[in-house]
Amino acid sequence: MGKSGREGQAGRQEALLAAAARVFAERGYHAATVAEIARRACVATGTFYLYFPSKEQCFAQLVALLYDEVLHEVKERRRGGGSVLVKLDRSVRAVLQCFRQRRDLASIVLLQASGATKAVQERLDTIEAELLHLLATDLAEAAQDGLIPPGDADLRARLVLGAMREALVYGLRQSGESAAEDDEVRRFLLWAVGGKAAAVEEDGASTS
Amino acid sequence: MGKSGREGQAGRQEALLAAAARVFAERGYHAATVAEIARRACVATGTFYLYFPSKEQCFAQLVALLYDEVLHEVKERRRGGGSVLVKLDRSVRAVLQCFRQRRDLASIVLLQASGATKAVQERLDTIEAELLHLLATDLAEAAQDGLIPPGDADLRARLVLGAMREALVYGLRQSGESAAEDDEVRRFLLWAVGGKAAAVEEDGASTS
Amino acid sequence: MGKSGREGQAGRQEALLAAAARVFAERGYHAATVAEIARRACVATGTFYLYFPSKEQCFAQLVALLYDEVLHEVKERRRGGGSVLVKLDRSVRAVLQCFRQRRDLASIVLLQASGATKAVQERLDTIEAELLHLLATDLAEAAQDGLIPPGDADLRARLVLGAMREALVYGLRQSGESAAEDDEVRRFLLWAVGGKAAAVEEDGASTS
Amino acid sequence: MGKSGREGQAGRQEALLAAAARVFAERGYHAATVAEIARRACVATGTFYLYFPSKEQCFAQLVALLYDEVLHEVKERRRGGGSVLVKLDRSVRAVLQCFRQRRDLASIVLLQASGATKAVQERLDTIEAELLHLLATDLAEAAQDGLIPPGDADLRARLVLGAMREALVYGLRQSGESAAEDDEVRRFLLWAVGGKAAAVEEDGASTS
DNA sequence: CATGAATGAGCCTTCATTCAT
DNA sequence: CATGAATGAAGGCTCATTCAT
Repeated sequence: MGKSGREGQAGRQEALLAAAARVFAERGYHAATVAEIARRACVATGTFYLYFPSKEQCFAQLVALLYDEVLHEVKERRRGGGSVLVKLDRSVRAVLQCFRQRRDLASIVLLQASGATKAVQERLDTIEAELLHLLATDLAEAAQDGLIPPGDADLRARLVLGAMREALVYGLRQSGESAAEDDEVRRFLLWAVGGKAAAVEEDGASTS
Repeated sequence: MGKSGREGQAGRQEALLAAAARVFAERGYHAATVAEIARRACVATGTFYLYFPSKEQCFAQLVALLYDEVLHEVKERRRGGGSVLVKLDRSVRAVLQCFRQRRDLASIVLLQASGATKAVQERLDTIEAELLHLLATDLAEAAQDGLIPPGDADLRARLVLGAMREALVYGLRQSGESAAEDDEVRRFLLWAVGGKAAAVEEDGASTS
Repeated sequence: MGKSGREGQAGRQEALLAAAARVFAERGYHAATVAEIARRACVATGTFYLYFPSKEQCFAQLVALLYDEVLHEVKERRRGGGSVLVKLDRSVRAVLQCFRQRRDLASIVLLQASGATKAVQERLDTIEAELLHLLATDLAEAAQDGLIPPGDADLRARLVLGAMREALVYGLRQSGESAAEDDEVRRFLLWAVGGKAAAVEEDGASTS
Repeated sequence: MGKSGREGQAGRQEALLAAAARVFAERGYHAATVAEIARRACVATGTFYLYFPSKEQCFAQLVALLYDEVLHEVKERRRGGGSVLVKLDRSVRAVLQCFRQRRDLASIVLLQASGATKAVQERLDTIEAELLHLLATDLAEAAQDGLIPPGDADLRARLVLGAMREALVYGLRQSGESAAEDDEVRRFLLWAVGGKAAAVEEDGASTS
């Protein structure tokens, strides 16, 4: 009784996460109901609680999911050498691409998270701090190397993140292309921190 | 005949708005209860509904309150002549200052609004659009005048707004000084759009 | 301060009763609010309580008002001699006319009263009992005189009242003429109790 | 798998309807609370909303329940042939019997319905209209066949219904026998429309 | 007398969570 | 493991009534 055969455990979990992502994105954290998430995942309400301890934790998991992906991707892309500015640029591109590839999650993280619980917010802050740290470190190093003018690296990192967030929210609402947009965002951010355009031209336009 | 106990009408309204601002800021839109707002304003629950048709409308009013102030201030500061970039810079400073002067409202508008109702979100979007329009117009003109390189003015305006939002959120959490910070934000944004530092040096450092 | 000059006391009372009648008729007992009644009477909410101890008592007073009128009119018309059946017929006509002349009160008594409080219902019952007693007495006497077949006078009185009530409710909804209708109702009731048509033809058609 | 504790689904629904019927009858529509209905049905408040979308709909369902029964029974009894007057008489008996068999519902439909919401009232009107149509059609036919004098069939149908309603309300208050009473009501109505007593004697006294 | 702002008890309704099957 | 009916706490909102001015 039950289809425990294939995709028994992980399958259900993923189906629920996927359903949750859609419902949270459509309705917002509070308007989303566990009942609807379960219905979309084609399981009973109670089953939801077999995979998540609470609605809030499910949401938190969703938030973490995307940011983990983002962080992983960012770190991956920075592996290859290059000047600090290039690494910075690669970080930006990674973030933009990750979010754009998972629109549902993105809208949750960017738009709904602050409306949820304090616990979620704190968790989100922790993850964001890690990303900010990466950016700030690069900025500090670039300033020390004379690639960009000196300044408050932490603040600059936040401004970069804020601009990216807005660009993503903008893109989220009008489902258009994004590659050209991303280039403009990158140029904006490069200039913003004081870098010269030529410094990162190596990689050319983003190709997604 | 009216004026019960000095400041009868407007006083209560303001007291309630102030209480609401605090409660919304502390708890978030959904966790905030009308009962607590009333309690903080030292009135009965029903009294709340003498001044607002609903919890949602109270929140919306709060949101509008700050943005109206912001828009008014922005327009005011742009009155004086000056190059387009100077006007742009003044807009940025007006926004930053307005928000910093009303921390409670700011955290509501910047952090809680997206978690509230769709109706509030739409209202907020409308107001933001106006601010964006102002910024975009300046950016387009600056580009035409050759002050900054050409580019998508709308997107740039959004990026500017996003960076400002993040700077404000950052400042909101650690109640420190802000003048020096603002200068850094202004420089960041000026460079970001491609302006040369010298272009806006006339006004000197912000003095708030 | 105040217009205690002319129509100071009784005027207000009447204005409030008139306003109450309209509001109760339009909205029903529960949907009607004291605030609206006061507004229609152009007085403050508190003033209402200067003339009535409660919303319920105001309603009860309205109910009593119409029934007192009805009872008075019925008794008045029965003064003149005539056979018992004629008296009965006059009673019916008096009831029908009274209600038709005060549509607002009628709809309250006939449609809203049962939805109100128990207290009101009991008061209404008392008054109705008086009317029923009058009808039943006549019916019993008519039966004894051989004018109509014998039968349960109380039940018959109720049936007569019920038919009248329905006729009134019917008429209330479609504000048409009523004289012709009343004649049909009278004939219906006369036959119903077993009277011969010729017995009451003296008065001719009702003239309202 | 389902059927929790025997009579799982329909049982609860019925228990709630029964509890609702009692509470509405005792307290009236507005004074009745969902909490009390649930308590009487020995379920939690929320459970009520598993079976009814709202208090109002629950009430409406109750009203429809009785009238559907009445209409069904009336139509059923008219199946067998017989003169029009006999059919009419059967309709009357069916209505009286149906209501008497479900005292709780009867008091709701006859006494509380008009005090409830407009929506319920309209629904009730629709159902009553059907019953009235049946009666009016018979009356019109009877008049055409010369069985009763000509007259406004619609008005007569209403008067018949009104008298029946009153008889029922009367019976509702003093829980006595009803068979003998019903016979008197039938005679009253037969005469009322102008029929001759002998016309319907075939069926004899009602047997309930 | 009149006012009308203030009160606060009370009700309908929702929904995260549980648990017997 | 899965189910989904049941739970019951909690909150937004209304409105009859009061009372200080």
